[in-house]
Amino acid sequence: MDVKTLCLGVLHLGDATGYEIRKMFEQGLFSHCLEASFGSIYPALNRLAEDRLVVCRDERQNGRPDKKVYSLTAEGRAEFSQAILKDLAEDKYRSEFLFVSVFADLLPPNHMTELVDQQIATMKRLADEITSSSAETNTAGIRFVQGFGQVMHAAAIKYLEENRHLIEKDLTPEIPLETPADSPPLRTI
Amino acid sequence: MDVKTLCLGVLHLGDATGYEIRKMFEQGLFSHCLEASFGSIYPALNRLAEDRLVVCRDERQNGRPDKKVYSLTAEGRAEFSQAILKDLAEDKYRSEFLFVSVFADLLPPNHMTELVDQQIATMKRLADEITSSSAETNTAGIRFVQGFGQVMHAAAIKYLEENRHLIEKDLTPEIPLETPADSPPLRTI
DNA sequence: AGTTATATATATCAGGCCAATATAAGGTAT
DNA sequence: ATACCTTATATTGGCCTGATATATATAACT
Repeated sequence: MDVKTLCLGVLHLGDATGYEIRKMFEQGLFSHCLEASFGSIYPALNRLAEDRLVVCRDERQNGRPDKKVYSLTAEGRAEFSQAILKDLAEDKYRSEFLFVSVFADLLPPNHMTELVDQQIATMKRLADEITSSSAETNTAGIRFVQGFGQVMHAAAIKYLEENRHLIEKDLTPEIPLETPADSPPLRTI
Repeated sequence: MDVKTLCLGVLHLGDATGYEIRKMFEQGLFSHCLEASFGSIYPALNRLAEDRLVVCRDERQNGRPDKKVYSLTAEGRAEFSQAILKDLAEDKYRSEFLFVSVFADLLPPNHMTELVDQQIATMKRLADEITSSSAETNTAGIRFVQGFGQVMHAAAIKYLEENRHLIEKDLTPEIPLETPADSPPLRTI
């Protein structure tokens, strides 16, 4: 699924400029499941306009450069309905944090603690952004996707908080109340 | 973090060919958090060999073409330890399934039901792959990352099963045993 | 009043990366 | 027999990201 299709989808929810489409991927409804940059959005909109799947109207603004507001045409609407029937790519999750976690023992003391703190903070911020992102149209599909994002972020935060000790080597430990005779055997996953 | 660094990381866990590195991203330890294709791995290994961060030895095999087995050098080891200290990119989750879910009302009847079934099946397969992927070295970092993957997949499956009704419009319903007087009010997320 | 930062808004480009494809050989199921 | 899968390496077209450039306005500091 290329950026052209993603743009058609966003425009299905209402007219928008390239800048506003970008914001939908950066902060808005799709921020936790999709990404697209200016370098792909602007060419995609030009192609879509050439193919008459969208139309563009210039809106003058006092002082600022003209806004180019794009709207879906009937053909664009039909094209999008067809596009979402095609086979979907498998989900991709890309996490440099997890990659580095594998090599936790190579990091200097307390560095992993900082990374985990950062990771939890980021997850909380993203969850908050989902909560506060309200589209003008609030459909069942939108609620479903927002709910998914929140559940997943909550699960990630919970796992990090409960299991961070596995990869942290704290050089300033609290004095242990009891010295365990043996470590419990490690569960092989 | 580019593919060169990812290759150094994989080689940190043991010698490997380009093909085996690719498998680590496709099925193995990193399959649920990273991706890299042949088109980036082979050039990356050539660059690393030029820069003396890895060395390559040819291994003859009866019949089949020679294997090129790569090993980390001391310089490569040092380079990797430095690389994982740099700022990490934010996690990215890309899901065409979630994107399409927003537009569930545009799909023909029962299509979303198929998509959800597929999605759950895929999640279960990926969770199983994590369970069965055992590296020769089983460190705390590896267990942490595997555990994360399993928790996240389990959370996704649970959410899909409990909330799929929100986006499904079933045109061939079972005869209800009881007719509920009212649907419970939708929880606004 | 001046400076800095942020937001709106469009556009381009180098370089990185994926998906597809080519090549080659052997095993395995039909 | 033959079609297909697996092991392996390699290349290429084209898409996409990340960075950068341009222009303007507003808000917040100094």
